Amino acid sequence: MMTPDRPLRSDAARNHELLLDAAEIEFEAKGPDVSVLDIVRRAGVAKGTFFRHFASKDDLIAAIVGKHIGALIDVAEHLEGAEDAGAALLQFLTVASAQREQYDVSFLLRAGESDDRVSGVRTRLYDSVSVLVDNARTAGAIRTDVTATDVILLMCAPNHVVEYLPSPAPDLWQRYLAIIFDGLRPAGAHQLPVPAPNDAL
Amino acid sequence: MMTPDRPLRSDAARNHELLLDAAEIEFEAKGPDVSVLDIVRRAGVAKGTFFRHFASKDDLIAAIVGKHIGALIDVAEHLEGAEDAGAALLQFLTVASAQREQYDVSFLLRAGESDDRVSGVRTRLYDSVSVLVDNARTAGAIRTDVTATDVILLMCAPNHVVEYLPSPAPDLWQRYLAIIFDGLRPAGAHQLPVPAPNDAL
DNA sequence: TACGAATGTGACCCTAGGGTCAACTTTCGA
DNA sequence: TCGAAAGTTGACCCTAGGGTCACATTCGTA
Repeated sequence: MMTPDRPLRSDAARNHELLLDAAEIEFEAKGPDVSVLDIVRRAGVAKGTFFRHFASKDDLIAAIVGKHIGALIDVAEHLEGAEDAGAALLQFLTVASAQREQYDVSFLLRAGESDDRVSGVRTRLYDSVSVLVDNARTAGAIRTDVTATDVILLMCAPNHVVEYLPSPAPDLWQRYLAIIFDGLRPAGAHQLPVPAPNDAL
Repeated sequence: MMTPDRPLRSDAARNHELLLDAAEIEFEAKGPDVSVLDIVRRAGVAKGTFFRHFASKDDLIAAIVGKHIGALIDVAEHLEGAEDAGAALLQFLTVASAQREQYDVSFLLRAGESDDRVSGVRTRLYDSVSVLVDNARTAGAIRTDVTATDVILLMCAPNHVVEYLPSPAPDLWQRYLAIIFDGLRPAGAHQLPVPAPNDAL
């Protein structure tokens, strides 16, 4: 990442983009455990170049995660004023799942404390989802006992469960999102046995 | 594992148990990525001993997973004749989550093809869950469009989402199981957008 | 164009972790 | 009791992968 005091040299700026793009593709294809070597090969640069641009592999991940979550926050903020609050929340969850980067959330929640960029973004996401959840609750679109933390945690389940299949249909996550979202609805909701976790996201 | 043609020598039998027990504890504590060294240290034996008892680390995992899934199958088969089919399915899912070994399922589904022990167990689990699901559907306890594969996939979500939290309450998974199970109920169910995957478990 | 600073390069280092093996020790039956 | 088969041991091998660094290259400017 690095916030350059002076602008990057032209070749450096290009390589930075190449690395980011390559990393995104590789992560998508092989999950968060791709090797730096794979990324570097795809980008067409040498390993040393990678570490000139990113302090570590985790630093790269933080950069990408920050970008994705940032995009997600934009979506959420856009939806804050929607007329149909229930549809807005579902829309948000759909976009989140469609991004397909379920490791985002895991990284967001794990590595958050140690990385300033990520922890700031995390707070913003939480705040924005809170608004969507509150709106949906007020509108009677979801049960009253569900919190933003619940939603953020459940957000990644559709993509995750699908990964258990050897070759899942690319839109299968929609099926499980639909089921889980039905579970969030007030109709026929049963008492939840355990209180929500602290919002200590 | 090895199916001993002749019975194990007494010390070998003891070490086998020690390894299995140690592995179970280590997996529980550190997830499926514990090193063989950690397991071996806890068991109090040398590394070489490990590999006399198990052909590979995956072999050990297969042994443990087989054991867990076997126990789960027993539970499922016990519940097949229950009067309240809906409660029986919920009960099954509760036991599955309480086992807390969500990697079981992932291993079961991934490594299944390459391991005879696991693939046999996998089929039995699928069959038994099918019965529970069919019973529950017939009883009107779950929506009609949900399959055994759906249930098996969703089975591990409660434990998984909870893992995103730095220190989740030990019973928090019950909250998410309740939400997801409500999503499986027929009351207020919305049309699912994508067909179920092939039952090619 | 020429020079210094910024950047790129890839050989190299280090560690972790799975797996092997020849020598040593224990078990157990005759 | 004793010897062979079964089991144990830990030093060793190998690979993958993250990260470093001295040197080569390129950019941008005077």
